[in-house]
Amino acid sequence: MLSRVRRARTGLRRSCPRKSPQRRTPPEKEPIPALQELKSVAAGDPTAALCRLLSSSDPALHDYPACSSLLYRLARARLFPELEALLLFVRSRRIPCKDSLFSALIRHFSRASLPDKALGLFLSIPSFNCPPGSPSTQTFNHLLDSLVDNGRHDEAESLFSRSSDFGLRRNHVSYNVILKGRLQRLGKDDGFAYARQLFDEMRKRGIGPSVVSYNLLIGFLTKNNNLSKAMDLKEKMIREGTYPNAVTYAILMKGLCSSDNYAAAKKLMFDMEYNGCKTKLVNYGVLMSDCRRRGDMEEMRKLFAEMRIRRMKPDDVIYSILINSFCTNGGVRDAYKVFVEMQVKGKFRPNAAIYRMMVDGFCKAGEFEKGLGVLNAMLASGHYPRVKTFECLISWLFEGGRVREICFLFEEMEKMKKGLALDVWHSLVKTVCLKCDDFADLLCELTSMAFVEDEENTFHHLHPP
DNA sequence: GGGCATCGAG
Repeated sequence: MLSRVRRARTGLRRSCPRKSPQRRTPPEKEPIPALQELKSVAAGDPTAALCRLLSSSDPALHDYPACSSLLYRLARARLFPELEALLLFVRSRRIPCKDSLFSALIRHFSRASLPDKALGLFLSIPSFNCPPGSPSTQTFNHLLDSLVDNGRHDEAESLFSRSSDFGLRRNHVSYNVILKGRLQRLGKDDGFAYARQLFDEMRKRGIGPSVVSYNLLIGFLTKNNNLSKAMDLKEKMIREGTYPNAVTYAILMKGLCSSDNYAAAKKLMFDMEYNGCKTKLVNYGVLMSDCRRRGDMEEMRKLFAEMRIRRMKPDDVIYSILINSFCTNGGVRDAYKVFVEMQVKGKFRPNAAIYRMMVDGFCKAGEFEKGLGVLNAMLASGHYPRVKTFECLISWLFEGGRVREICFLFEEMEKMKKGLALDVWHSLVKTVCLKCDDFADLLCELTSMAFVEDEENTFHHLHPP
């Protein structure tokens, strides 16, 4: 009986043997050399690829696959003037575009804190050669979200109320974005009242609050120290016909952890399974983050082992929590093991934050040689450390008289348009003065390059040796 | 023959 209830709640069906559908192999497509070449150029130098595309007369480059792939590439590289130039080209040539391209570009503008560009692009969609029905509600929602995330609440609400002007019907996601924006600005009581009012409106329109709507409100309550009300709401949402999911439980578990009740959070993770909701990585992530906060590495290891037993494959966030925990709790070598496992076993490429944790972890532990090794990998993958990290490693290399590596790091700092702080230079000079004549030669070598002081009181290295 | 696929969470 219980298993039937659980299946009904989770929407799972009893597994039954099914014939696997006959898979047809897609027909072989002729490779398009011009497109392949453009993509390989774009991988190294997106601007050069743009020049090639604009100056070419090859019709293969003046088509959606070539233009969209380059638009995505330019967006990722945050080369927005170049991206806009290509958009003008696409529009003037009436190249057919998909609506999803605009969604993605709006998102890129938003992440780069360019909400005006996002809005401008959305409004210009009808002037492109798009399929009927563009822009879609999904693209509209991306725009609403980009405005809310950039603090442009009034514009988001104004657009939301004028959705019909664009021939669009708002859906539950549109409502949730607006709810998220309002809850960011309202206090305890007003936020709750507003949400109830919005939920009623959603029901009247036949949309109904979704699990995300409830999660937003539950999260709002836990952040406002109203954990018991949040727990009550979880029960109420079930009565109102919406079942909590792993995120709902994660939000509540985080609330319990924040009020120093780790044991209750862990118990809730077991209870959710009993209630028919499958535990996900996010639930383990909440517990592991709390272990990191409390420095409880033993429990952290237990949780990680338990995940393994349950055959849950860690994702990049879980790896990041582990690496961070080991680095901040004096286990940099364990952190490095996880860092390697993440790449070899997990097939994840470390992001800038993970590289920074690792390099800084090694520097903090005095293992500069290893820190330098990770730094090299970091720079090779196009990520940069903090200036303080450069300073720390340069000071250490200075002690060892490793001029070539110091110069390499200076060149990398130059790319970031950064320089050493004045106090770091002072300490380097002091080191030289305390050492023998060889070090004085080293100082001459390094300072033979021209430096200029800027308003931030840092020296910019003007001429790389 | 194009990609990142809306909103909540670690």
